[in-house]
Amino acid sequence: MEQPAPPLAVIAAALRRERNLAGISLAELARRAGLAKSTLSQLEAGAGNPSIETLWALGVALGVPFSRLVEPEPAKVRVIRAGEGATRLRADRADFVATLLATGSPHVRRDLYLMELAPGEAREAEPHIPGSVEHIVVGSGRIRTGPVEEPVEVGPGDYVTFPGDVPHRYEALEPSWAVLVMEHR
Amino acid sequence: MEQPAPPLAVIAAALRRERNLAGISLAELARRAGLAKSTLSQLEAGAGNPSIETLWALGVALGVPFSRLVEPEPAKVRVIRAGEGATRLRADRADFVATLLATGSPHVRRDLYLMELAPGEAREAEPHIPGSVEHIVVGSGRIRTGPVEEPVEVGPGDYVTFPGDVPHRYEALEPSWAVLVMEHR
DNA sequence: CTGAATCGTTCGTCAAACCGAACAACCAGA
DNA sequence: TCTGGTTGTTCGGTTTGACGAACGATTCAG
Repeated sequence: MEQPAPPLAVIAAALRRERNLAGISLAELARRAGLAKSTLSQLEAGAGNPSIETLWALGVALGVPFSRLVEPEPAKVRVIRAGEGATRLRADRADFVATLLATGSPHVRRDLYLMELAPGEAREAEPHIPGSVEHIVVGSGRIRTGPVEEPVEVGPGDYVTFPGDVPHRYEALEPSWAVLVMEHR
Repeated sequence: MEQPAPPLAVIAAALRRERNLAGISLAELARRAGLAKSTLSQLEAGAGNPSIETLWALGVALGVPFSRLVEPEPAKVRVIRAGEGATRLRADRADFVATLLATGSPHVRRDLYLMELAPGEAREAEPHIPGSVEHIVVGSGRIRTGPVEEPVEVGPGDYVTFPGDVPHRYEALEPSWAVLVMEHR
């Protein structure tokens, strides 16, 4: 579940796509990126294994983030009504319910949760994989959350972010729900 | 505001960082990635301009998404109280306020907004850069949003996602606020 | 029908990325 | 103190990516 795509063809396709979308010619792009036309031609043909600097120059010239050139395609439209969660992630404790709303494209791990908490004992969360970051926006209620050694109390509309790779907690002081963006790196 | 970082040094640092974090030796990583130790050594030394296939193999061997090897560092802790927005993005129309909560690291395009809307005329939004996706979770109130040709009405706790690269709109039916995750790819 | 612009392709040359081996430094155990 | 096993480094040789020029194909101006 990591990088399933063989990069050569993907890059070739991405280059053509982005260039056509920018509405410039191969020669023009090569000029802007400071490359030889031949190089770019072969790249778009799928032949070739460009160096980082080369591909980087193309990204800059195209005005797109680098990773855009090594990733495939996007998504569509979807609605999930309150309480309709598809994948409900229920903790061992019944006063905590998180609903998975959206997952990022394979290589961009960004999971969006709708989290419902009932007041009661604090829920301790195991550290996630190193580099994780959590973002929380409270919808309603009051929540004490954050790293165990540095909890914060937040209310409706408040936003808090903290590392997810250390022990942290969620404690509802009253019936609450919040939006949780989990950044997995 | 695109790719400010010269990739060579960044990649070198990223490689060391991820390898140490994985707790494996240079030789071992080289073996798993099917590379020569010398190649990897020079890469981590900052000398060298790896080919895509080379860097890709390293990403796979390390078990990290590719883009992770061409990006810098993460964040820490932060709280923004309701109404305290640092960067407030006020539209030409006064009934729409969006507060930027968090930006991803430079190349991880994931912007988190807190959006406040007053009822009134619908706000038409220009299409963003191709591939954008918007995720919205309503905090309170009622909002009609989505692509102009396919709007949806959502309430507290509801979630909706739609492409951001087509004309779309936000219309508050009553005083509302929502969490908006803007995916830029 | 030319001449001069583009467009994108193919070819030969050179620099450099990658390889393999040999290297010093370190550690564990006999 | 010798081994045998690591660690990561530096050194020639070969493969190959990037360059520049020359190419046929278009399109437009004259």
